[in-house]
Amino acid sequence: MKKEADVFFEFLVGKGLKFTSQRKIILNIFLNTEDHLSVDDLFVLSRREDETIGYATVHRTLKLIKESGLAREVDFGEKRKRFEHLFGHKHHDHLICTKCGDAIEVFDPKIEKLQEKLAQKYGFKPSFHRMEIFGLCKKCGKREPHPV
Amino acid sequence: MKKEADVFFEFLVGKGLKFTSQRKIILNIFLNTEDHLSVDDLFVLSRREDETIGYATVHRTLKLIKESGLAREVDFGEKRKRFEHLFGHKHHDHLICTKCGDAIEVFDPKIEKLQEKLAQKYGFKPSFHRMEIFGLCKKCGKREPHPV
DNA sequence: GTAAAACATGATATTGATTTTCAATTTCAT
DNA sequence: ATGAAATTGAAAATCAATATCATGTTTTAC
Repeated sequence: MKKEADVFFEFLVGKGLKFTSQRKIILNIFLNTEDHLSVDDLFVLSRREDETIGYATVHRTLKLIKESGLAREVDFGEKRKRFEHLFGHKHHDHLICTKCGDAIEVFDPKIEKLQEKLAQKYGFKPSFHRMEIFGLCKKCGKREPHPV
Repeated sequence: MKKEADVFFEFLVGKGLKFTSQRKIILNIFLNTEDHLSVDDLFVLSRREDETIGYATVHRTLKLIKESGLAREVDFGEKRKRFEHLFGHKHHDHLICTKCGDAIEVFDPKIEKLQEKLAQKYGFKPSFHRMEIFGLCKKCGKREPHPV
């Protein structure tokens, strides 16, 4: 069992909640998937492992995982929310391909610095931020060199 | 009538659509409000001017305005979408106060440059981006100097 | 060990925003 | 004025997110 599971366990204990078999399955699948999953995605994956898991449980568990600090919500401009787990990932932003939907994780310390400065300039106390660049990824950019 | 209305008119004509009285009212109110409006906000405002305008019409018109390039969708982490008009506004990003909901428009050319570079580094062709910094605005930061 | 209390679960219902449908109306080129 | 095409507002449908609820599990108190 990963140390992430311990973090989640401690979080649950702290709230008087239980680390049930369903929550274990859902957490593990979520942590082992290097992808940006919607509740529905995770529900489908979880069902493969346990035929009886319900959608509501996945939804609730993902919410708890997020509260525990192990995940954050991301928005790629779709209707549905997605989640990404944060273990083994430093803070990062995204390049999102509008063609294939692929999301590349990126980080630029200079940008981060400037964001801090920018906030300061307005007397603003930043707690978190979000930056997404939309466009065509390398592959899709090659495939579509001549926009119609 | 503003030149923005001309842009919208041309857009409509290009699609074989009509610049009706409802669309005029909705467009004008939208352009004259320096705020980030939801469909519902705009619906309420429009009703003040014309008691008979329907929600669906506001929704559809806002969609058209967006398609015409006069507006873009913004997401301040709420449930509902908001829209901001782009005329008289250069490209900008936002500082969003998580306490009072206020959104400050900001722009930093250095960040923009670095975003371009960052994309390049990954062979990514950016078409647009989004950057939001969440935290406490000047006022709210002062009011709450000691987090509990 | 047993009963009560607390928590969890899965199915279903509800919510709230968004989007579509549809019959009636308006627009506009002729 | 006429007819084809577009528009409208009300209502219904959609869809993800969330809440409810009856039933199961644990845990705890005795």
